[in-house]
Amino acid sequence: MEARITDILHRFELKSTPVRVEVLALMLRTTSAMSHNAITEALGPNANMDKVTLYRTLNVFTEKGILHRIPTEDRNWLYAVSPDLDSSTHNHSLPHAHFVCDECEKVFCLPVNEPVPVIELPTPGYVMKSQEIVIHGHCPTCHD
Amino acid sequence: MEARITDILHRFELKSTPVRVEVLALMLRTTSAMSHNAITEALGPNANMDKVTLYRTLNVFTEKGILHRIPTEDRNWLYAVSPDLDSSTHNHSLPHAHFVCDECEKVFCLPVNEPVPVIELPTPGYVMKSQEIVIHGHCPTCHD
DNA sequence: CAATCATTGCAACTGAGTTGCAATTAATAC
DNA sequence: GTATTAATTGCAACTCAGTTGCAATGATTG
Repeated sequence: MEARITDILHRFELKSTPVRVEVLALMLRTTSAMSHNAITEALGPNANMDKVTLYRTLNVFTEKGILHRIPTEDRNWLYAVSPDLDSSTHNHSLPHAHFVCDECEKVFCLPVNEPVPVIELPTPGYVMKSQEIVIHGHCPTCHD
Repeated sequence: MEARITDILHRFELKSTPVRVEVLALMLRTTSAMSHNAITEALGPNANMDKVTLYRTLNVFTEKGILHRIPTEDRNWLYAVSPDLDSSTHNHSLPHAHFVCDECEKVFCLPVNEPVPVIELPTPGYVMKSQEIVIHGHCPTCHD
């Protein structure tokens, strides 16, 4: 497990440090996307990690494609493990949808199995490169 | 024209003030979504509008449903006139897509004519309330 | 045109995220 | 193991979008 994490870090050409191992381990065992704040709390006070270090770690992970970043309504960023972390291709543009629970405000990444239907662009001249789907609703924990 | 704007403001139970008329007039004649900064520049220095007043105006417009707000990758907000402003229903949940030009970073609101195809949620217990589509690509001005 | 309540402007604040720099540490080479 | 070197970490100070408090101004109603 620990070995797997070191392995991932090296695969993305990152040095394995305690900070990175701890953050990545947390992200891998989490189901919903997390903010910088949520990650700090989840790590606990004994982690004693500098907030700048955490920001930089999250930035590096995002640049390398280990994590991806979701902007929220309230000007924060949420981080989640890229759905294709274990595929050998590291293809960061795999289509996936984001489910936002309007109750607890958690964000879940959903794999999109069927091909996303193509939206027709009204004016000619628009060229589509990628497409993302955001779904709002309630998660299983927050029933209606 | 000026009359139409006052009319809209009153329809949404807002007093008609020079600030609001000016901002709404600008938003109505703009095609792409604009940031607070872009709006300030578009208004010009002679508008001499306090930045807080503009923020508050945009907030009120957003709460009332005259505008809607789009969070961007770089932690800003973009504002655009709601696509259903002139419909009598003021139905704010009309489905529409956002087209983000990766070149000039402008955001355009696209009406979605065909019903948005339903994504199947993998785990039972997820309840979908609404769905938004974000398309990345190039706008007509920024060809490839 | 007087009263009233919302709107405006200013200054100071908040909070997420960044930058610069010195101290530390992981990987590599010996 | 130990030395080397470049990357990582921690701290303090900063940036920048957006907010809050409060006094002054202004739009509507009678």
